[in-house]
Amino acid sequence: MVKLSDVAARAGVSPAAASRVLSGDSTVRVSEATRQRVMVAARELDYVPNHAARSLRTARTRTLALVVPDVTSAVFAELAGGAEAEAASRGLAIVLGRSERLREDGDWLRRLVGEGRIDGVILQLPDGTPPADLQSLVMQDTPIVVINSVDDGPVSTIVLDDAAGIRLALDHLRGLGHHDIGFIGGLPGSATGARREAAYRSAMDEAGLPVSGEWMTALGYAGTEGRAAAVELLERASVPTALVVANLNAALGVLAEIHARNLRVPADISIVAMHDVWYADATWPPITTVRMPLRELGAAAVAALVDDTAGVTHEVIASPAPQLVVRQSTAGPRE
Amino acid sequence: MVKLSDVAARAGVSPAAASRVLSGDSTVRVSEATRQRVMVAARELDYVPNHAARSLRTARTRTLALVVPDVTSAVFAELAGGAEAEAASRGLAIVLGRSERLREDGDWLRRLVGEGRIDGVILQLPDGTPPADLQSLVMQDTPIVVINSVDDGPVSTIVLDDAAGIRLALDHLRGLGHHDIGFIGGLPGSATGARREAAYRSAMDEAGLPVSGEWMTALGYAGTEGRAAAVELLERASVPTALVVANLNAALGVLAEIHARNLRVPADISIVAMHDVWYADATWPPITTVRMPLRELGAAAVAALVDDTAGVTHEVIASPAPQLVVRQSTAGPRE
DNA sequence: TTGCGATGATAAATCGATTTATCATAGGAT
DNA sequence: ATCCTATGATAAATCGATTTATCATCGCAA
Repeated sequence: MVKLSDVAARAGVSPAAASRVLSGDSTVRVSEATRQRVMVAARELDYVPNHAARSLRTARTRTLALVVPDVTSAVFAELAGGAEAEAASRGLAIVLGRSERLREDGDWLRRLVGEGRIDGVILQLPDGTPPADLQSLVMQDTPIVVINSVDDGPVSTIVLDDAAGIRLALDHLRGLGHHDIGFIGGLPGSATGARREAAYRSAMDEAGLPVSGEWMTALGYAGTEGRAAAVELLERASVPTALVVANLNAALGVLAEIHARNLRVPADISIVAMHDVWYADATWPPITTVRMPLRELGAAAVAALVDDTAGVTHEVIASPAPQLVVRQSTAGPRE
Repeated sequence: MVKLSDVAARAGVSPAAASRVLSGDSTVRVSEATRQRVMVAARELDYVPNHAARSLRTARTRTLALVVPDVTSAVFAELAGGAEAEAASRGLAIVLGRSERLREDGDWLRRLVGEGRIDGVILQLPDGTPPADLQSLVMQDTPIVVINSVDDGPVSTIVLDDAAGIRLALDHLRGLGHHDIGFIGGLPGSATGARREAAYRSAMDEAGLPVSGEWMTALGYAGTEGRAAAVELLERASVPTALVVANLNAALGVLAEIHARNLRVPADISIVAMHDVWYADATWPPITTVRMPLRELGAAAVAALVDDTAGVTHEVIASPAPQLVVRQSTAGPRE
């Protein structure tokens, strides 16, 4: 490998000078001629700075970890895209991690940080993690931003405007004439779940619609959990004419169960799901969704971590506002 | 941060001795008493070795990159799980990367390696990448294993036994009485696509069934591409009674298009898809799939990269054999 | 002519772990 | 008593980039 001293030698300058030129140090004093010679030498030799040496010296890696419960989940691609774009524009790298590993190996994050591999962590807690567990996951002084889950506490957090999303879904269904609207939510322990459920309750209240405990479930965001929720709901004595599902994955399960019972969507029951992903358009019928600003969430998380000015902050991504994507899973109630 | 010399000081030994003890150097000569003192000191101080310093000195990072076209894809979770488990058992770390970045920034991988951030790369080429492009992506001497795509050439490769998987799907459909079986494949440029198509052709030939160019498409593995393929196929003069779809994502699109045309699965047309993922069970009807040994593929890739003995190798994961998961998208032909 | 500030560049220390080359000391053999 | 060999441990070099402290040199003012 070509190293800095090789470049310096070829340019006929000291490593010190070469270093300053190449790292774009603005306070440096070098003649334009030398600067050019260094740049040329670096290019000719295909110089790439050694990351270990640099970060040993500077004690920073210019690398952030983005740790999420499930990289294969719907919400993830956009989130990662937003985070990576923002990171790239700031000259940072991002490494992906699956937070399932936190369950298997509780020290994983602490070790990652302790080894000095990363400068900070963007963490989405596994669904259903009690907020209290957060404490034990990270060291006191690790720069960390928790996204998409808790919205207060001793570390910085950023969340989506879940309430606005839920309200949008409800408004759509009410606009179609629905009164009996059920809610299929996340795990009761999780903070997102609680927020979305609260939003559902308050929006229903505002509209003067009945909120029945019978029409609410809290089994989780995964497809199988959504299906289990549908089973529970559809076996009640009375069944709502429309459902708000807090996650598109769960909605797939709901759809499967509805089909299995020979009911029809939207004729018998309408469905709106949170998060707009490609396969919302590939189900039958295609699912009406609420598109949330995930990309902006990712970018904001990077920004919050780097512009670590004000200590602990709690942010809500309000813009762009959630957006309804109408497909074919919603229609007016039957009667 | 606690460093090695702190541990050494507390244990009353030199950093040299502490280093050997902690890194488990078996050739070391230290008394049992000293070893204990070092271990205790390290534990008491919560010592974590600095990664930058270590890898600067040793010129290795004990980290591999796993780069795939789409981390949110069906096949990925298992693949990553297998790779991570194998890596963990060897004391290696894995960082995830999205190979879409290769398109945006062709130097990305080269830089990653050049900076010395990783010791090797497990790479799945973006679908449809001409194998020739591989050359330009990596440096001559980067340890690399290409998975799931090309199966020969100047770098080591590992592939699934696509032929066996396709054959299994065809056998199932033939067993149900189908003769007219279509094939919805990957992009024509891609090596996987070519392999699976070849397998389809030869298995059909062996069974003495007609292979019609009209019943084959090669538009890609994504959901929308599967749907486009279905459009193409269903507008032919004659339509097959069953379809083998080379990827479950594409199968979702196929299913959507079939529904949109008011055809019924499996009454009008049967479907088998490659790769078994949770949502195969959440579609309507649930899709019959072929489960491929993805976990083993991931593990084998790590092993191949690390046990870099024989130079370039070309491996096929034959065990466990592909496995048919029968659901409700297949039945006998109508008439 | 001497002195001083600005300018351009460099020597050398530093980051923390690993490893090579050495060094004591004790015990055994001659 | 002397020499030699294990044994246990350490000093110091090293990895490559960054940065602090220093050093020449030139131009200009006193």
